[in-house]
Amino acid sequence: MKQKKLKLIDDVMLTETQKILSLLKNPVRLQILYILSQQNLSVSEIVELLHLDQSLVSHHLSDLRKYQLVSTKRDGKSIFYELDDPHILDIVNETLEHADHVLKGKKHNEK
Amino acid sequence: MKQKKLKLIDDVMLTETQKILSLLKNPVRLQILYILSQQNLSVSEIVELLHLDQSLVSHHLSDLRKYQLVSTKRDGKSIFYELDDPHILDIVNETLEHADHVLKGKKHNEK
DNA sequence: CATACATATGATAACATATTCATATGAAAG
DNA sequence: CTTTCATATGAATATGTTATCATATGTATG
Repeated sequence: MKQKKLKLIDDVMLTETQKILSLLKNPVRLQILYILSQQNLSVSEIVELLHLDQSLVSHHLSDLRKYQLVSTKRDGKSIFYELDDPHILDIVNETLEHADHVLKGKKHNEK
Repeated sequence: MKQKKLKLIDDVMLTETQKILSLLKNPVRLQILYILSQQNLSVSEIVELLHLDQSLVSHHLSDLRKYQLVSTKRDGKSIFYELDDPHILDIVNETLEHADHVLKGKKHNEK
């Protein structure tokens, strides 16, 4: 079969891409990023909002911090989280939009 | 702490989003989508291009088909795959762009 | 119609990720 | 300085994902 020279995604990019998508793929982390895009919040506020275990939330926040998607600031006893990488929201929004399209009738596939 | 009414991503959206990101997260599937965005290819062509097992490629193609990201056409003995959902590329590209930014110096975080 | 070729599939094994539980840390307030 | 409150962490467990192997299917060709 006749093939043009096809470009592949190189390994470094692939690894980085995987990291980002792995972080976003998790529903808890996605929610966290989503609410942090609206307002900076302390851990216990996030716990309340999402009705999840403190420990679980902390673990996920730790993952997000590790990859520098969020950063922290202490205020009194609480630790507040904020988005450290607004660009990540472009991906989140693009994906949410896509999900929305798919749910509203799979436009691309009405056979 | 004073909180605005914060919006959450609803469960249905969350589930759909997860499906999409799970598919994209895998490097093999991501490569496949990337090369199919350049040209329709048969299974064996993909196998050659990516230097992977036929069985592995078939499994991944099956996943992509299952969620209607790709579709197939038989031509002679071969089965050709094509993107069935071009919009998915927006997410892919957004993510690749992001990965590129991060790799080229983590612009958002030069402290 | 028997064989070859391309692709698909089911079962299992190897590996990764998420959740839970128990406990540690570390700042703040008495 | 010791108790309390908020958050973090490590280890164990549960769950999900990916790769591999053996084999099945289905079309084409002699």
